[in-house]
Amino acid sequence: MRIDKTEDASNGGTETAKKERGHVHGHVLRYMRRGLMVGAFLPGQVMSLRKLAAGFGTSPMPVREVLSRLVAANALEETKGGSVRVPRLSPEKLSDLFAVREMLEGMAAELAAKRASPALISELAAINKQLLVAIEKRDILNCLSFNQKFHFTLYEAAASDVLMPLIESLWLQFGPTMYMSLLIPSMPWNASDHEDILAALKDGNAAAAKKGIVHDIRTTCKALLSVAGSQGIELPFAQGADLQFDY
Amino acid sequence: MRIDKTEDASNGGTETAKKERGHVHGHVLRYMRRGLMVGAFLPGQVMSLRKLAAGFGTSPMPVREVLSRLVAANALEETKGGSVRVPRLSPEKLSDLFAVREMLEGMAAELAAKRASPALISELAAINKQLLVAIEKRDILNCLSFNQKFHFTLYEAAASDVLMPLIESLWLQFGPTMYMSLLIPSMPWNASDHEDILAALKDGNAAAAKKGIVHDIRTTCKALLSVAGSQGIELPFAQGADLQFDY
DNA sequence: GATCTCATATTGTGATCAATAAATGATCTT
DNA sequence: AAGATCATTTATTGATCACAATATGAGATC
Repeated sequence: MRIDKTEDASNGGTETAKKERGHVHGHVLRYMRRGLMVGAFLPGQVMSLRKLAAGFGTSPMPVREVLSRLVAANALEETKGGSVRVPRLSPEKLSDLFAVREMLEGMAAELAAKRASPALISELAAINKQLLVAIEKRDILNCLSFNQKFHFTLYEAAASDVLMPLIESLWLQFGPTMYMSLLIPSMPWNASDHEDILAALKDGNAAAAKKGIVHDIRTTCKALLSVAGSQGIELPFAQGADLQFDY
Repeated sequence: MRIDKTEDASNGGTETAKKERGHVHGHVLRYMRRGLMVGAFLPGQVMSLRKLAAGFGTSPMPVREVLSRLVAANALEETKGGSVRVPRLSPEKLSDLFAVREMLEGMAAELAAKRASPALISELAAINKQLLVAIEKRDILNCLSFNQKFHFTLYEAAASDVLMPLIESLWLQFGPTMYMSLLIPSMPWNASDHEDILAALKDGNAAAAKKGIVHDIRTTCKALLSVAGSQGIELPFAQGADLQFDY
């Protein structure tokens, strides 16, 4: 039984699943984080340790560690049985979440604006262009992906390894709900705030950049809450659809 | 084979070592969290999985999960070898940490003030009284403990399960450094801000409560930085002293 | 036909094992 | 005598195992 493992290793290069010794859980972690932010998992969905491990082709052990970390980051919650699932956010919690987002990300944007290099600005502009294309094509997955990329590359420029983990924690929390809401046709989508932010960065106007981010967040929150209020955030199709994430 | 297990179960109550079925890691987690906040571990100290497990009398497995969560919360960092250790904070990071504290805990204090009940206020007053006693006696452990308790019972009243985990993450990060700095005789200690906060709560003045908290945090930060600036935050006695926490 | 109960299967938890990589100490060389 | 290299030891990692609890499903009874 161990022999075939060795053979796989000798096949080596082909066995891509085997690579990166000592960093299996790192791979799994990145995968899951991105999956949460970008909508591969749905609120209420329970994550089975063994099934996930089978999906990744590893033993349950690395997955256990990853899930443990995600629970610690409040990205997942554990049921009484010890299983973990994607939390289902109440409108109140979602509102709280976005209020804190405004503070933290507003602060990050302000700091970033003060350090923004021309290279950063053009990078952000490029990302925003891709985002606009995704919006045009109603490509929800890429909408979320590029939107996330826009915000995070901006915040990254703030160079605060205190703020970033906190912001990431928040994004992991509202990510799944975000994806769900975007599926609703009435959800408005525009990137006008992003344009304002880019303009503010070019002017070196930190306060305006902060204001742009706060407005962007507030707009998103209102849209999310209106959807939640109308038909309840308690989902369409919540439980079943285990969309496989293959991006 | 199942029989003897059943017998053990019938002996049951005597088998205290078998205690608290299914939540050994919960016990370990609480212990470690409190230990970090209250100074049982020192910056730079490496946490050995096996040694900790031996200390807790369990297998390395539950400890592994706990350390994993603490790393996820940025309370611990991992070395290239996969070991985890208590992070050593640079003055810059410590400054960032306290800047974020001001925002988050200021917000929490504001919310809490709006919901403060007489019972809460008297509870906080009682805690503060204990804190004053600890200060009088130069009892560093209880200083930290009651100070933490004061802040957290206040924030708890904000009833935000978004803010609380973030604030806890911050406290876990600066906890060890805090303890170290308190060992320095020149470190000033007073709870005058707490008195102001209590007065603000009695008046139902949320803005004043927020201001009190912010001032308290800022004062602490300045004191910490002055200590860090004078003799470097790179510690006295950093590595060795594995004080056993037995409170 | 609906509900309660029991048996089965699945899941998480804690422990142990094999293997890899790092750290430490000792020995050899310069 | 000091530094470097190599071997030994120890550390985490990923896998597997055994147990306990929970959830699921079928069957029987009301």
